[in-house]
Amino acid sequence: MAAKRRVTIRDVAERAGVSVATASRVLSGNYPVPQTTRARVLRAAQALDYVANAHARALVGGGRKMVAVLVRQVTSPFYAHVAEGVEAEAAAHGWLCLVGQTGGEPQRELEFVQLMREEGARLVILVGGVVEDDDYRARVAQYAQALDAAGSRLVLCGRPAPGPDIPALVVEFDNEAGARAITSHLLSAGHRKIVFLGGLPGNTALDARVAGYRAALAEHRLPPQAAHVVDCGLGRANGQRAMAELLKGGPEFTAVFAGDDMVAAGALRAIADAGLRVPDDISVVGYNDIPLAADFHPPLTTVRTPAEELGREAVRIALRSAEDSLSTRHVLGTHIVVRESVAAPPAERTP
Amino acid sequence: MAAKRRVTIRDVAERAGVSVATASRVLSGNYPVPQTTRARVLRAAQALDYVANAHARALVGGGRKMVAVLVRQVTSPFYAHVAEGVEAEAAAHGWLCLVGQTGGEPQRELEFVQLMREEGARLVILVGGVVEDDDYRARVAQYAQALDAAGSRLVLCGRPAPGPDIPALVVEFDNEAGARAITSHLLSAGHRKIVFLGGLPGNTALDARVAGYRAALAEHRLPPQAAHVVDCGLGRANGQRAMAELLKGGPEFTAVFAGDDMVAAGALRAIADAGLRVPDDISVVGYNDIPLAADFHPPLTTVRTPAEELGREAVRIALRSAEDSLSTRHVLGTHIVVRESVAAPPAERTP
DNA sequence: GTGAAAGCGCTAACAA
DNA sequence: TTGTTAGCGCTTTCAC
Repeated sequence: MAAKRRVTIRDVAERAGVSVATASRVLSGNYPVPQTTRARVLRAAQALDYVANAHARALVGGGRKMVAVLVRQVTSPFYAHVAEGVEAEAAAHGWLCLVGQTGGEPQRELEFVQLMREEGARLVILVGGVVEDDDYRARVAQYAQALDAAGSRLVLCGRPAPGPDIPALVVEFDNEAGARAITSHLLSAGHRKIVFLGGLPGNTALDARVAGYRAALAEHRLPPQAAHVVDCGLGRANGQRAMAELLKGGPEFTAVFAGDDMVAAGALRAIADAGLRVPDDISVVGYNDIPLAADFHPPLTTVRTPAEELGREAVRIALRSAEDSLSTRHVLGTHIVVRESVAAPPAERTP
Repeated sequence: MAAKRRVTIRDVAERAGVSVATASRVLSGNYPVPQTTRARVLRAAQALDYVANAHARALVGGGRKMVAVLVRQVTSPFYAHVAEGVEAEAAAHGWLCLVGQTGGEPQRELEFVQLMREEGARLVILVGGVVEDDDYRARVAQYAQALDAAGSRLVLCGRPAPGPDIPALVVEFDNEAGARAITSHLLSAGHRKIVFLGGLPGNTALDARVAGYRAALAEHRLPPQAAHVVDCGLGRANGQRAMAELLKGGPEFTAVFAGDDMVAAGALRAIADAGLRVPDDISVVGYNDIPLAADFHPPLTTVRTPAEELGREAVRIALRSAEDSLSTRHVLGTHIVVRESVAAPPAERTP
């Protein structure tokens, strides 16, 4: 079955007994055409089950707008929500939304941006923390320039702009504030030995959380050495492994601040496997408040990051009057949601 | 910033001092061109940061292939995994993958298919159970015909083909077998009063699970009246609400078979809120084995449906030699994964 | 009010 | 080996 010939506007025009120009006018509906002719063309199109060729339209300028989001993986709840937000906002504006995944391979990011340039995406959104080095800055600056040269926009979600005069927008969460708040929550409950599980040195998002963690410690007048960050990276498996490892050494801590909720899930599992209870023996908090965090055992106290809103905001600011918002940094607030995974440290309760 | 003029192949040709034809030949790399000329063109393209216009290419036939998946929402773990599978398999073949969401509005399905026809998607994949009525059959038959007429393919994931001679492929799970297996598991543990929570009458996927549930009951020689299905639909909220309702009447059952893991999450919450324990007081099983099912309290016994594989298989069968596989129904196996949410019913343990 | 024709950027004959 | 040319399907001046 070689592809059959598609029905074109020419076929419609012919059947309606008009020129392609007239057919085009009624089909794209941007030019007045008398009722009778109009009806005739419409009827022909219907009969032929005609659909316009989007590529031909795009070529001549009247194409559908497209926004593209690139995430690590859609199965990660956080990224899924961002993608959903982007899709929803795009759809609301009649734009098409294409979502791509890097699977963690940075090289696929370049391929994706290139592809989107070819496809003529008007807006590309890169989501997620990165290690911010010279290579990153150069790469992203290049994306930004290239996209801008074609009249498209680049939005960075949760990652920094590569430089001051780069035509890119950034929208992110105040990771440091969120981390500071939830660390304070732990501190207020009486914890003094808190480990941060899931550092990823160089990653902007995680580094900010670690910074917030350290800041909270300092605010409570703990010495810098009180900080203990385990750089095991993100993901449930890493969390479980690192926690199990930590537990072996005999727990020198009373609370765990997991880099995100998936790490917390792994940590919870490891703690349970070690025969310890949360929050009685160890308190645990996460980050992101994924929908199922309330179903963990125990329900997880965590930091709510409105991921869907992040996605929506990314397209909104890009659509907003172009110029003015450029190179402004938009930051979205977060707040902690208290559930049942935090209690006073055991030492305090049985003095 | 009105879109600046994109750099075209003409610019590249000019800078390289060759004709556009030659430039095209080296750029698309499907025709032998001497090293020196080749290098010159490539250098020009690089210098100009040229990217081909995908629309122009598509128009003339050499466009990039695209596959489109439509799901209810990407934030649902099951759908996210299917989408990931599709994306991964598509990427492996160098195809582009576009994911759309209906958000549950059936009318958006039509819009999406239409859109994909315009975009020239070579493959569109519709995912998820549906209520199979005449309207559905007519609608999908029309999609299939239209897509086929353009040489594209339609794959139905987890939903039935609308008729025998419709040019659509279907790949799905054996929902009935999975449901039968896990119901048997409950029965073997001694349960005789099992309620099915999350029916959605008319929905093919749920109906099949209910059928499997009934079949298992019958196999164990229980009368048809032993079946108790609550048609509360899917989703965590529905599960929680329906379970709470059920609990009010005084539990006339010892086990719950949730229509999917999200319903199970809600049910678990409601049971805990009622002061009862799982599995001591009530056993609970789910369906799908989403990644976090192991993190529920207690870890959930459920049916593993390889969602990512479903997505991958959908594109594989579509790509496979076209003709032969047409209108064959592909069914993927499932198996139960035993965790900690099932025990013998309380009555049996304290006779 | 409607049609003829130019041209969007590219590839693929067909010539040279 | 390389260039010239004719479209792909559509929109949009510019005439009539």
